[in-house]
Amino acid sequence: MESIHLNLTQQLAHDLGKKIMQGSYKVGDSLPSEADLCTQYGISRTATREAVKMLTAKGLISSRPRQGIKVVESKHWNLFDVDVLNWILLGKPDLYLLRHFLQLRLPIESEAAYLAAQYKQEADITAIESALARMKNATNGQDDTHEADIEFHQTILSASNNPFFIQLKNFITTALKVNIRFTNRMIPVTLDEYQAHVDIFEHIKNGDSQAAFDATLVTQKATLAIVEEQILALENKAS
Amino acid sequence: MESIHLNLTQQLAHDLGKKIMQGSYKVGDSLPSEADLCTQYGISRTATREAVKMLTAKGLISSRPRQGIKVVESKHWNLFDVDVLNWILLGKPDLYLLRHFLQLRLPIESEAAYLAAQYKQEADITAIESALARMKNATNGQDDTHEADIEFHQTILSASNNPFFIQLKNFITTALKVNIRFTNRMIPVTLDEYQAHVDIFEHIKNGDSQAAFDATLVTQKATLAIVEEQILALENKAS
DNA sequence: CAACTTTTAATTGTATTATAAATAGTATTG
DNA sequence: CAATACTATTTATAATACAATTAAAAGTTG
Repeated sequence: MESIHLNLTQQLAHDLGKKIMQGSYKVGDSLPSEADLCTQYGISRTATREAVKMLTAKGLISSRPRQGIKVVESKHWNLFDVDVLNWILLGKPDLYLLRHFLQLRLPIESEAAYLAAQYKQEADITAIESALARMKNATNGQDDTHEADIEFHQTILSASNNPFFIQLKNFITTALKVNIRFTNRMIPVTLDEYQAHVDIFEHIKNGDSQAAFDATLVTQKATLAIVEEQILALENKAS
Repeated sequence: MESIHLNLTQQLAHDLGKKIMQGSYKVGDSLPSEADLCTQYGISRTATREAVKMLTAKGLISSRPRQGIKVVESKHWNLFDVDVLNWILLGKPDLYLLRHFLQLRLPIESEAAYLAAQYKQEADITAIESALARMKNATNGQDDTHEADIEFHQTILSASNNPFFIQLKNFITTALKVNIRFTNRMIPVTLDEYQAHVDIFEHIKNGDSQAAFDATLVTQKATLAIVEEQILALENKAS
């Protein structure tokens, strides 16, 4: 899917970004100096500095004379950046992160469904229907369940006709991947779960925005409740 | 407020980012080549390339050999990046953009209030109360209404105890500024509007998450409705 | 002519070296 | 001790050279 050629600058940015998200460099930590990064990675200062600038642009680090390169407070991280999200995925996402993802998915996806039903443009409806078809095929093993599910959620965001919701496709996709990693059970494998998705689609197609909103909300709340339970179980076991 | 020293790289990145958001360079357009940017701005290629990398990291442009530097499709723009949001503000935000902002503010701020009420940590409650106090002073002209209002919304996001909501403070702040720009009327200047904010605070303080959610939702829906009306009026006048 | 291949040239990618600027820490001074 | 000056470290900027990529032009072939 990826396997695109990355130049040296991007390779270094990717490697450092990943390490920051993995906690190899923690908030407040100093990264190696430019000179050290050059020797460690065997690349020029040009490439090194450009990588540093890219991570700075994504809000992960700061770089100042004499002070060096440091990981900044996480509140400055651009958590909705597609690269940062992918690096998060390469880290060790835990149940608490999954909860944070779900807490935001809940209102966003519900409102996106609401807007999708409000606009209900033909191209968008077709796209959602196509994703649904893939999901149905997946129940017979003829397609990839996870991929189809992700596409379904993405098409609804696209149908919101709002650039901010559309930009959040990266966020939702990563959230779904974290969810998948913790349990395959929250994904529509059964016909029941498939039907819940069909219902949302029907509401959107019918232009019933409130019903589309409610149907999405119910599904999301159920998913969140399961995770809350898992967290509780985990914390009880720990004490 | 700002007036911090910007180095050459940051100055160029800022200038180009601003121009892209202003539409001086449109999607698909080529920016001047590195060499041209160097001469135009009278800076070295080092600084120029670093600025290009920063804008690339924010998803605004792509830069490839022979092809040059081009503005990429807006769906790739990191609309939740604090710099991008500020550049949007320097552009010419219209009513449609304001609607897009409000459509996302609505579910996010409602859910943030819900979570704030759920966690209701003392420090967060105090912070919200402090913002409220500023708003009250503002009704007497003893403080800045807009600043106080922005602080109120920010403290609720902080109180969600969710890093994703917290990162959205930039987004909400920009949304509020766009709102302010279009009309001073949607901001709590009257005691009635101030009271609506107090109500939300009380619900959060009491841990009544559903009430906090509903109270926020009602306010947001009212604001959105006003903008929808303005858009309708505008479109009717145009036809 | 049409399809394919090669060449060319424009542009970014990387490396190297040198110097300037900022600043944390240290030393000095009154 | 407080204020100041010095020093050394690190990033910021510049300049130059060459490599790699690739769109477009030129050439080749059937």
